Amino acid sequence: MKSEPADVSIDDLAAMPNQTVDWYGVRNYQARNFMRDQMSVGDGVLFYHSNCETPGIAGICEVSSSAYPDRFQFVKGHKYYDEKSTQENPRWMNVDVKLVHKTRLLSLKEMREMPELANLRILQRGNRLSITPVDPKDWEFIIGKLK
DNA sequence: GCCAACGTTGGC
DNA sequence: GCCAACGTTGGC
Repeated sequence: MKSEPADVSIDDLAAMPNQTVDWYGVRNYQARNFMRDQMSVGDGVLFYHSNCETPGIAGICEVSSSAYPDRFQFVKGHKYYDEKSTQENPRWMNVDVKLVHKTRLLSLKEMREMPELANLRILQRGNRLSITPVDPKDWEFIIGKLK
């Protein structure tokens, strides 16, 4: 799951109550559907720093709630406000994400140099999705590289 | 700041 | 339903 560290970094997450953040601000249907339909409490998450000086994986987290309506879609004037969303029929959902532990930064550059990760979604050309699934094999490999 | 690669919008 | 125009993402 990608987060811009200027918005929420791994250290910001570590400082949050219960080291948990609601994954607000996703305004892409595919990414929303991953949270709504594919994620369960306890699922592992790789916390990825994007759009920053050194993009890469910065920590390990876990899903700590099922999906519920994103709180900002209802806040008029907010960056993430959506006038087409109603309380009765919310358009955007998010899960909660809890820090397991911070890791060393496994940079995007480093990952690109690992042939084992050739199929990782985030490394594919043109991938812009902020949330992508990780194959169990890739998960194990990456966890190993984070130690 | 550039720009490739998408995703969304809206006229038709 | 098509698709051109526009907006966004995010690495570089």
